[in-house]
Amino acid sequence: MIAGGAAQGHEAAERGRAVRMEDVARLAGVSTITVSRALRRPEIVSETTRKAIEQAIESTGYVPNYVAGSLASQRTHVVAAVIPTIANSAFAATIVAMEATLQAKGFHLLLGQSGTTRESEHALISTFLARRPDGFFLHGDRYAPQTRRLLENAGIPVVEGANLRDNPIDMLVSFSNFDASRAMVRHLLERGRRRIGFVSSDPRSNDRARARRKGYLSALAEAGVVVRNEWMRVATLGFGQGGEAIAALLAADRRLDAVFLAGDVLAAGALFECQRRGLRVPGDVAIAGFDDQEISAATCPRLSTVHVPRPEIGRLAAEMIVARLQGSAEVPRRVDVGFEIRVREST
Amino acid sequence: MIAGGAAQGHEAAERGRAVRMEDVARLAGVSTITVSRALRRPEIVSETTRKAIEQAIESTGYVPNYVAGSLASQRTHVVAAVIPTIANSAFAATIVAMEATLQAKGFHLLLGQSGTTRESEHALISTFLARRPDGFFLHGDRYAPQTRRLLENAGIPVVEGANLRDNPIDMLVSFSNFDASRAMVRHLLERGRRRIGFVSSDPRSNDRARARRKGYLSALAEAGVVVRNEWMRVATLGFGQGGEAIAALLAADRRLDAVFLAGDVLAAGALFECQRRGLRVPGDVAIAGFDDQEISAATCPRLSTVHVPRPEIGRLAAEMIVARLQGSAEVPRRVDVGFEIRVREST
DNA sequence: CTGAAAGCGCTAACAG
DNA sequence: CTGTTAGCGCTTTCAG
Repeated sequence: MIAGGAAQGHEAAERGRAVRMEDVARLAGVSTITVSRALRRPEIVSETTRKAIEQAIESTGYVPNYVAGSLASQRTHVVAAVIPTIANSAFAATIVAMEATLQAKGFHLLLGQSGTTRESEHALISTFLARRPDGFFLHGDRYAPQTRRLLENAGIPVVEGANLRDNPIDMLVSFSNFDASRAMVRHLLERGRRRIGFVSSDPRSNDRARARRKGYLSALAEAGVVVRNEWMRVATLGFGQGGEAIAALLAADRRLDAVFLAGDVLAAGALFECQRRGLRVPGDVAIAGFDDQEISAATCPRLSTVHVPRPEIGRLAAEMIVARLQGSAEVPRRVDVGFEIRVREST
Repeated sequence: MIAGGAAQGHEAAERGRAVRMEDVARLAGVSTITVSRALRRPEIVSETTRKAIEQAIESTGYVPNYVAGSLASQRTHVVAAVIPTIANSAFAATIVAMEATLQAKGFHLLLGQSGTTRESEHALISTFLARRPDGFFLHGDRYAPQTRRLLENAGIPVVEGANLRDNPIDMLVSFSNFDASRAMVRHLLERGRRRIGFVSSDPRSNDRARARRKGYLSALAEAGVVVRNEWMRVATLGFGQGGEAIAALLAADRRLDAVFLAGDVLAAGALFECQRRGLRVPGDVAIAGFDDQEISAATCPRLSTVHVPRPEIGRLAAEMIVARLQGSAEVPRRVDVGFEIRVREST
């Protein structure tokens, strides 16, 4: 049911001044603290007074002021999340689930994009901290030392979701990018591919890309394949980048029999480029992606990819933060959500 | 430059108590209001005291408390945004730009997903309002009357971005879904297509879908084409839905020579399904999309679509809200960002 | 189950 | 350019 809220039935509203809890209290013939309790824990207030208060809220159109409430209680019921960009649907999938979980538990999401530099990230995180969120979620991988210290000293639960690495700030919910990448390359090798190209974002500026490249190199090394430098390319986000990358790779070595692009969007872009050039996939080249975004199961042929439970990362992060705030004793500090190789038609 | 923040150089921090502005003030030998000013408007404080204050902040690791500041100043510097879901990349594209613009102007974004019912939307908006955001952005189309009243009485700038319609709550930044849809169908007609199918989300529950279907019907009516009921299908989000929709359409009338899917993801899904069935696009059927998301320029063949400047909607919404908060006299109440038909290879 | 008093940590308003 | 005073609108704490 949707509650009313006349907003015109009370003197305060009529004078253009915001209705305060005190106005509601006076109208209901109780004190403000009783209104406060009726709002937050209705079960501890007698039925009669609760009814009177509800009635008063209705007729005044009162909207509580959480800013004041947060200051008094030292609790904001806000979780801040900082991700590189909302435009990347892998991050978005995590945020979708996190927001839904938080909302269901009575929390709100303050969302920010960290941008491309450590400075911008630091500035954002430090101003977010000034809002006194009850918890923090991060999808970054390496922070300026000052940023890390800020977070450590904030005294709130912090969850990181980018990679299963050592030495997290506080809690961690993720998967091993190294293992996942290696597993996909092993799959390619099992399929008889040997000359395998690799495309990812820049390993020098990105922990996950570094882990994935290491996984790629590790699998090839154990199979005795000597990797050539021109088999590896760096790409930023986007279909176009995937197309360009595979084109460059093929130009450098046209005997490549597979390309692993660490991102489904890149992989789909590579597939489309192959179609444009009349190359058969997987006949001429196999193509593999990463993340198992919706597109990889939709293209023709469907893309083999590494499935990662992005929504689960978001949901668990929210649950762990809330559990800690509620004083749960047994909140895990490190959760490996795992991954799965999804073999489809492109390999 | 990244500011330090030792957090261990001061008694307050050492006692585990949060450092307050008063601690900084005492250390710098000034009053709290001077610290407050140095933080918000450094130029009105003398160089000497500013230096002393910066020094004190540095050595104490002070993080300002915006919750207290917001309560005192009645300004939160927060803009709330409510969208149906972050998973839809059209909305995400708007939010990306809005967040970046807000951040650059010193505002933060409180983001929420409205879910599928009016009740959940109302509950979210009313709790968001309790956080006293300075402005509100909405990408919905029809609200419960109580929701609308809540927003109208909030006394803050509100921008809606879903559709260029009459009677907005406050401000509007969008485009005409009706015109855009009609323009695309006219394009299809010019290409000689007559038997044109249409796929969108449910017009009964969605203003935009309704406007788009009307545009479709209008263009066909003026061309003297008699639309058959089985030419229209409803689909929810996703590649799979687009594939299923075109399959159903073709099963109902295999003489369809074009299908307009009001969403690029649906259109791409339809294209992939055609490839799977060995249908030539546009030879056997033309396919058109909506939104001009990145994928439509990437597939093979590339998809003709309606270009909509999603980032501009977000950027303008943020700018209009901030301009109003700064008391600008000339903030437009209605901005038509327009659209463009992008003709590519699929039609 | 209800209330009184005392803040939460800042900034507005006015003064100097 | 800097300071004093008085709140902002709630919730905590302690009583009853």
